[in-house]
Amino acid sequence: MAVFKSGEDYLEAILRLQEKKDGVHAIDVVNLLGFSKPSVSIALKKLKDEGYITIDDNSHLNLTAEGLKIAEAIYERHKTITELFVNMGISADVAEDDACKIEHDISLETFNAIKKYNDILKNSPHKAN
Amino acid sequence: MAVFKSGEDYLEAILRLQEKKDGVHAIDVVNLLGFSKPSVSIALKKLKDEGYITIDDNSHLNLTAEGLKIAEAIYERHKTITELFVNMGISADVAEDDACKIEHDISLETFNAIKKYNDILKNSPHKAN
DNA sequence: AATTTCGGTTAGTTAAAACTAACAAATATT
DNA sequence: AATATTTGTTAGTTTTAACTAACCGAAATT
Repeated sequence: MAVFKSGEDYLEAILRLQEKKDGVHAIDVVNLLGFSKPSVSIALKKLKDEGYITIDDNSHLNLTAEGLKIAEAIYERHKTITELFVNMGISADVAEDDACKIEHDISLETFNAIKKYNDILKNSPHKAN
Repeated sequence: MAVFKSGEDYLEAILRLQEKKDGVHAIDVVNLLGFSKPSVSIALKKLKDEGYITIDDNSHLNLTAEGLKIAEAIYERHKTITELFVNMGISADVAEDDACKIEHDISLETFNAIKKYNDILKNSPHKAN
């Protein structure tokens, strides 16, 4: 069973939440992603059943090795795409939002090209900001 | 009723087909997009009911003013995003595929920024190809 | 101590968008 | 003329992923 788009979003959300605080709960995911409690509850249960996260007695969420791998991959895409957009002069907020929407869909080739491109732009007069 | 992602794809497909030949049929959309006949049939019926296309006695598909507006907008996004990717050194095939996937999701601000950026790149040493 | 709030789950629903199977009408082939 | 192919539709199913309503248990408040 592969992880679907929405699953990737949940895993990424857990990773981001863990960066800020220890002991991430389902309710934190609810607040971050803006979905209803039942939606999150069911999605997390599925991720648990498929072995991407664990939920301990205190309802703390943790990524398994497999889950972490996916979360980090998506998070990296998120940051890379956001960086490209910001370099192109798009406002940080919109860049984030749009990165969120497309981070699941872009091929590896395109992702790698964007990474390389960001490096080039770093020392370039073409940055729009 | 707004047009959903898939609806935008169908309208864009019709526009592209009309550029090449006159008298576009549902079967042409089937062959271009690779969906089953029933899927296309139902999607087109919905677009007809919502006033985005017409289907005449010969089963010829035509875009209404409203449908054309959407088709052209999406098609422009398609071409603009593809151009950006190709400028970044991504192969034409992959650039097209990825553009197809994200053309529906990107905000107007990001789209406009990409357009502007393509113009800059046109006369720039940073093109990767 | 009683009650409210919070966090989480279960059950059932909805929507978008694809699918297969089966069929009907029109066109083309033999 | 009989048959086969093409085109399109109808009916019913599936998947992903959200939703509301209702409930339960634990923690916090009054």
